[in-house]
Amino acid sequence: MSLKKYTTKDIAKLADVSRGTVDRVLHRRGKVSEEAEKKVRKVLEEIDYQPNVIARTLRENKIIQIATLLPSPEIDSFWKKPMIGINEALHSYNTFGVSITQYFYDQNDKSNFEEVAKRLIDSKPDGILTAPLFKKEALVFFDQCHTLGLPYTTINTDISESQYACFIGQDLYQSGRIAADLMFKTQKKSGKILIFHFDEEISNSPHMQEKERGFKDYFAKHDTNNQTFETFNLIDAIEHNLKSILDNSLKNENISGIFVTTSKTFEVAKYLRPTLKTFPLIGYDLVDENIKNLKSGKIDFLINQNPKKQAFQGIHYLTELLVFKKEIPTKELLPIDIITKENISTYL
Amino acid sequence: MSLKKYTTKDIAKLADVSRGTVDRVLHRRGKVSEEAEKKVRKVLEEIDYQPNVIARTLRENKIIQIATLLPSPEIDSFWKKPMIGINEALHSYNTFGVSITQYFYDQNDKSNFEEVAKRLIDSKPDGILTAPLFKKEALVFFDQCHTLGLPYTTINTDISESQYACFIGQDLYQSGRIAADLMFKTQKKSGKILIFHFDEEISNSPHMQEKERGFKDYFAKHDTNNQTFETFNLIDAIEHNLKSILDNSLKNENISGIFVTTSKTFEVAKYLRPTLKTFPLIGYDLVDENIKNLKSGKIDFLINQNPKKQAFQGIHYLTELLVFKKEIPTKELLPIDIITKENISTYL
DNA sequence: ATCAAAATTGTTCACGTGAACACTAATTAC
DNA sequence: GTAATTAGTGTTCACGTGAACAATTTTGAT
Repeated sequence: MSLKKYTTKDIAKLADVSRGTVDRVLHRRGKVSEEAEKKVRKVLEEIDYQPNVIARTLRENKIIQIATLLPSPEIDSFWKKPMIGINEALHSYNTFGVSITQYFYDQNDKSNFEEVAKRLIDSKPDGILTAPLFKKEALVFFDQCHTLGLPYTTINTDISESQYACFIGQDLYQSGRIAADLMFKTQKKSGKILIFHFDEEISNSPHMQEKERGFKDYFAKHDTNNQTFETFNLIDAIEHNLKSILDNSLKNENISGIFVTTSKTFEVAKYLRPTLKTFPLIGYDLVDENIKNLKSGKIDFLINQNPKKQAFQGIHYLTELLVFKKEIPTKELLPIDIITKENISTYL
Repeated sequence: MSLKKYTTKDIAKLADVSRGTVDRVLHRRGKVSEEAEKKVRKVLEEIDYQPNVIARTLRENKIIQIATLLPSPEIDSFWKKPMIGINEALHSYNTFGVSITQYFYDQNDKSNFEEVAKRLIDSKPDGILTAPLFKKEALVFFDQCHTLGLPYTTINTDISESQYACFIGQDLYQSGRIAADLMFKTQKKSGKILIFHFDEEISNSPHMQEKERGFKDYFAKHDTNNQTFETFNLIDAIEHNLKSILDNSLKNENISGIFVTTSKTFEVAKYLRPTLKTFPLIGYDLVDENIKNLKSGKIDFLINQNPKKQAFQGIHYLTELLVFKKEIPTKELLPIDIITKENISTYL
């Protein structure tokens, strides 16, 4: 299967020089005569030299410091999941000298992000994993990283203007389409569909709008105008607004489905009685309260953004880059999982 | 985050013995006085010694031969997917000296399995990954492995009587329930549900019966006897049998859904016109022909057995065991993915 | 008590890499 | 012509492990 593994010693013998010279050529450390360089390069062209990562790692024998910068899970429990992925990755890679320090910021406080980001930079890590919810502030942060030559991978939020080493996330537009597909397949075919955005910060908007766009595009193609849509942006005072909106809609309108674009789906579920439910409720993310409502039947489908795997992959690729000096993709879109009360157990 | 990494040298110093003695204790190579052993063990209890895998791998510097034994993808294209997973795993682990040789057997020919298994054993691999479709023959094979001290991981088919190092697969009963849940949510609520088993070999039966059991159990709980079931076992002469069964059922009965327990779902789809379809068709596996029918709308849901990941994990665990000398679980059940025409693209 | 055998312990090498260091030959300065 | 500099080359060490090998101590036999 795999060919003979060449070592620098082999190359040295083939090129009739010393191992030192081979090494100088490989790492462009200069102090090599034109003639010797030519001989070595010739050999390198003929064989496919792959440096032995194991030996290199042993030789370097240093601890790679990775820092993570994510929203605090105490404010939004969605962010517990990435932590699990990070810990799994740590478990896999600490034998290769990877160490991880986690930093958290308040997702409702831009200045807190800046502050924590500064502390992170000051700790001089070798690589960074972050979920950059605040675009403007993140770009400043990324600029600093770039200046320092610090590689960073991002998850959850794609800030495509930045020069990240790799973004790991999902196609939000497509996830909206998936929600629509599920709703279309399970609903009665006329009535009004309610779409809820929950957001403490406007910075998330592009996210949710992409989902809504996918959702509506699907219906535009499949549904011949039997249904109408109404969108609600709930920024604050969730309790009060939501209750009155739902009370009103359920009483006066023929609701054929509800789509929530965030992990706050359970907030809507609160006000629904499963026995009276005649329309599907579809939302996002496997947070505890959503899972509870999924199992009880108030929520029909959840779309899994796979935050655990996103974080794992983010650390994975940083390791590939920093420890194994491998190339990594600049973008990886993860599968979009459909979760029901029957398959949820296999995802936990 | 991670504590100081102790080396055998550190232990030697702490226990006031030489590295050689420490090594003899660690590997139980004997020739150590009671007193010295006690000193070393004491230190080992106090610190958490984790041998440096990198150094060990470099030192051992040998190539681990893994052999895989799967049904030929030329006979059933389902088996293409595991090959992809195997190749991905090879790509990940060949830097650690893992090499893989793939063997294939004819899934309709037990004696061919025995023959190929013999060739595999003769090649003297260090570990084996297999999907053991034939129970009796597999048990003989596994016995040989056990005698030779050869670790093997199994995927797809759980032969729980065997002493595999690890089985990677899915909960078949639960996957049947998932299919039922999807059908229940999308169908009209009365009529007859057709269940199809496709199988060239009876050996697969337990598989399919588990799925059927999960499927029916779900309906027993959720459906108040509005629906009836009819099960078909199609062994041979698929073309002819199937067409007449479907023609007959569609003409004379009120069909409310079709559930196919194997990757041969597309065979049923062949005879359905999407425009006339008033009931859901649900089946298994992302083989090309199923994907085509999913996209065209003839198939509504596919359940993904994740053969690619199964194989990847199988190799992964063999590597953990053979290269990194880690402990591995004896069983891992993978998530059961629900696939529709809208999320299929994210899984390919 | 003396020597041989056995038991125990300590030292060294190899794995492949990367870089410091040591060495040789050629060039420059005076 | 000789010393000092520099360019180019080769050698050696460290990383941590595992095992062979060498050295030392203990035990047993006479």
